[in-house]
Amino acid sequence: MEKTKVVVGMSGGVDSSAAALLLKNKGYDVIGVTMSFFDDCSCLASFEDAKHVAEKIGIPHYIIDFKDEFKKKVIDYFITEYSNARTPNPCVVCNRFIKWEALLRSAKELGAFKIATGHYASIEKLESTGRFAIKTSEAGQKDQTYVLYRLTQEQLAATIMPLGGYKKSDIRKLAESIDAGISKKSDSQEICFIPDNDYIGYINRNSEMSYPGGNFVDVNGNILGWHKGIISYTIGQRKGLGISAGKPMYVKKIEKETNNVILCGNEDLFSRRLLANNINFVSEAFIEGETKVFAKIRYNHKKAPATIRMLSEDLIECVFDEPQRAITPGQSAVFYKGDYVLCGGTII
RNA sequence: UGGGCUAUCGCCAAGCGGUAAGGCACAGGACUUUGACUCCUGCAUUCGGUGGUUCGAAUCCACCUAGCCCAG
Repeated sequence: MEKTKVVVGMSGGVDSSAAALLLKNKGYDVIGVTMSFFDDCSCLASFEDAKHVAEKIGIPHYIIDFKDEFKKKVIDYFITEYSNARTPNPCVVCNRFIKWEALLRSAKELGAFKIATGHYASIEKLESTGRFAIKTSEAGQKDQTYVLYRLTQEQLAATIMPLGGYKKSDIRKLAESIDAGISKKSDSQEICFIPDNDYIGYINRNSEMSYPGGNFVDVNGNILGWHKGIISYTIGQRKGLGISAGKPMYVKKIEKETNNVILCGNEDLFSRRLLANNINFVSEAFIEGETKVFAKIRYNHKKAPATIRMLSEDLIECVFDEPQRAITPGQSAVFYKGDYVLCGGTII
């Protein structure tokens, strides 16, 4: 019997390396692919790492260029969102369009109809709905289902996530056994295409627009000071405002039209309701009436109980049991039912 | 150039003769897929200036300087 061919997206890091090893051990015909997203010398080291790991494991390895697509789908989106006074989550769109859509296409060219990644989540086909569902991982805090909710059924059907049942510490040990010198690498964080984390500088360099300063205003319209341009702020932000008002001040709202940034005290940051569009359904194809869920409004948010309902074809209203802090337009709201991702959308 | 009040860290502000609270802001660190939040650490040898009283003053006194209010 022919072995199943699977392309593993290998970043050169701990997780994807371990994923490749696990699949190889399970008897898959594994092909390693490292995706090139942008020009940066730090990539080269990762490419070397990935290549080295592939050699150690004994699988073929390719580096494939996705720069154009990455620029179009991820970087342009990132900049546009900030320009519109929103706070994007590039990982969500990168997964959908690059790490899955584009990689799957390349995999097919290599004769593989499956792809695998080192995400901490698992995929199950549910008997009840006949749909592929994303299940929360055992890794607890490392759970990555939040950034995967935009994947389509077709994409999920073609995906293997070998790390779903593991804890980060187990994976690190596994990576150690590869003996490719990567097991100590720290977890990736921040935005991958902005390694120095100066994304304001990045946007200013790469955007055709400019972002002039404007007024900091309180909820009553009093001018409190001068801000550095709307792209420098996100909802709930405290640091870097330079406003001394006796109590900590936070960004409540960013107004593109007036170029005002509205500030408030912590207590004014809480809200029970949000609207989301760009809805993607995962474990179920639709919802009817009011549905009790657990909702997550940012990557590091603790799921909170809420009720959702459809307002129109592509608009969900979510009402939390308890007010949530700093609901931020542009971030994703992901709705869970039990251990599964029900659906999700972009907060407007 | 008459009367009154005030002057303490970038901002606000305790202190009232016994050897400079606190909050905000800021900086550094931890955490982190929002430069988010949160947490930890740091942040006036000095109290507008100059003298004086006192064992000892930001605290009392004198003068000077600046700002505010009232009266012109």
